[in-house]
Amino acid sequence: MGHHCCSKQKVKRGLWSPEEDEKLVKYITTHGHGCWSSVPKQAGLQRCGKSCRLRWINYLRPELKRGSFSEEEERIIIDVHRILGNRWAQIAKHLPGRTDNEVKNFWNSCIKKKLMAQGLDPKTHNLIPSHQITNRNNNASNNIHIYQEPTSIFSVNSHIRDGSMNTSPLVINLPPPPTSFSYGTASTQIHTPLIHETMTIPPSYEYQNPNLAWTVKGQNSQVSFDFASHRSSIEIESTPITSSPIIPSGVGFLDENLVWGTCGVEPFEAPRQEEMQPPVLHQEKKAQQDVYEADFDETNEVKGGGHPDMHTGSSFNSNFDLDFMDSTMMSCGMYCNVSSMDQLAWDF
DNA sequence: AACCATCCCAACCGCAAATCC
DNA sequence: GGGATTTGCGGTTGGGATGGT
Repeated sequence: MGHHCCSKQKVKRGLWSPEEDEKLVKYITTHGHGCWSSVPKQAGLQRCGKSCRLRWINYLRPELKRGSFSEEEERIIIDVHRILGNRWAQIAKHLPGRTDNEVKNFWNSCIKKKLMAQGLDPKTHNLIPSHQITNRNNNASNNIHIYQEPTSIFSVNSHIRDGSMNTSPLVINLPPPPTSFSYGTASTQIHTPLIHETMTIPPSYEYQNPNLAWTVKGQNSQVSFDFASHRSSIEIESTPITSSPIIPSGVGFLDENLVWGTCGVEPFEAPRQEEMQPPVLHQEKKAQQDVYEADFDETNEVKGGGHPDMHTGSSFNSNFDLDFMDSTMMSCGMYCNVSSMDQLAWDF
């Protein structure tokens, strides 16, 4: 049984011979593929167009990366799979040079088993209850890294993806708030974080975690605070980002198709700090950045560096786009008022 | 050496979405 | 607008490779 594109032709199936590969490569590199259904005829191949397309995409494209997956790639696959599930094509977009088929095969033949060996359900990435005790023991002794936080710190009951946002607000349920913030001098205020939707978030939200840091990364700016090290930085990128998926750093929430990864308030434990690399933007987009960085001492005096306007009474205005893993883009605006060097109020 | 089981991965299949006409 | 065709995706399969007995 052939496909629509080739039902009237006798087509070869099965593995591709080097000669066939050569014909296909030669044809596509000189003519481009155009309509796939016409490729086999033009290229002199007795294959169906679908088979040609698959062969090119999965094997012959010059930009493909061959060889085994690196640990970093494996980590990305697991992280993204936890959020997107078996959306191999989406996952593969985070791995330059890898195909959905390759990622899928790697998952099925390798990662799945690793997760199961760690007592994790490969579908949900949650700890399988019967494994919890043994897994904890293993972890303590062998320092095995478990990728899955048992629950997301954010959850959301969302049904708004269209223009009717005024009728039913999108409500984010934040995790139980820590009672105080140990740095003691900085606080954040967050209201209606996304301008395209109505969200309600507690207007004041404080964290106790001494390693608290939070990051907003977007098209025009990155603002990050690491309260533990009394460091703050603002990066302003001058190049627009059209498609630069943000990989969430292990936590976030997921509604139907939206991932909120690094935009938000995100407590994390000290051991995770190494993993909390800023979301990767494409290299070429990192090229043009103005970075303003300030160090604060214990009394919040700026020790050095810093944005020229960062002083008590100053304010910042920043617009940025969030680029989510499903290619959704969302524009946000942010306003920061430095009422004092220890009171930074952020409005979204 | 022969047989068998398992693994791995390239390729296929069916379906749905997108595009064409 | 709607049927036909093409494209893209995820699940599945088949057969070669590998390892064990």
